[in-house]
Amino acid sequence: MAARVGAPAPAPTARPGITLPNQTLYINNLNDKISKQVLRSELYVLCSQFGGVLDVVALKTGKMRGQAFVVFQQLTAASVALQKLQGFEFYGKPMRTAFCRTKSDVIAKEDGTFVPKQKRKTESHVPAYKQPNKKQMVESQAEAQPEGDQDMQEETNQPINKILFLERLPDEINVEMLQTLFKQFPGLAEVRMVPGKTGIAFVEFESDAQAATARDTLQGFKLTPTNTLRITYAKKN
DNA sequence: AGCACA
Repeated sequence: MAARVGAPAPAPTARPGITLPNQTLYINNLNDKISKQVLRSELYVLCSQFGGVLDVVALKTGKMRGQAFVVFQQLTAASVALQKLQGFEFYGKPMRTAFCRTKSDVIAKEDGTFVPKQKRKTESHVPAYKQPNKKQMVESQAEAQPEGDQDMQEETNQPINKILFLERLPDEINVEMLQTLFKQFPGLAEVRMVPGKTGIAFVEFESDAQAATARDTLQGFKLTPTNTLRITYAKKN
């Protein structure tokens, strides 16, 4: 019963005001005098410099005006765009960028988690972006129980560690991109790549729990159509 | 301020 002076224990995940990385960028404070068509195409070209854009959704109806959703093909692109476009002067107003709270339909349709209209609001309290994607689950389970390969098992059964081991990275990726990607999670300490070794990297957090959050969110993420991120805990020395 | 997609 010791007095707790204004220090509410924060839940490790999903704190209010903090949105986890999402492939879709949420933009607001947009000039609502711009037509939907112009807004869509202008945002499309503006955002394409950071990577492939799958869709731009802009509604002018009611509470949705002045906002837009830009769906990126890759999370890294959304991440970079979020930072580079923060406060960007667009038709006379600085845009505000954030990660979208939910998964876009285009993405959900792609990974098989799409739920048609009605059931949405009623069903789950867990936002779509936090729900595991079926393909990814199948994949990681297949990897967690490899048929007969003991080396694999040793690798995946590492105890929790504040250092993450990343595999299947695209060749084009670099430390900056990984920092951008992981900086969104609290507690990032360092990103290391290994000279001469492509496809892998180490990402260190300040605590095991912080590393675990990042791992859970980004596990199985499609960095490119052919690079599905794989994250395990690094071996302890 | 406001987190949609039919």
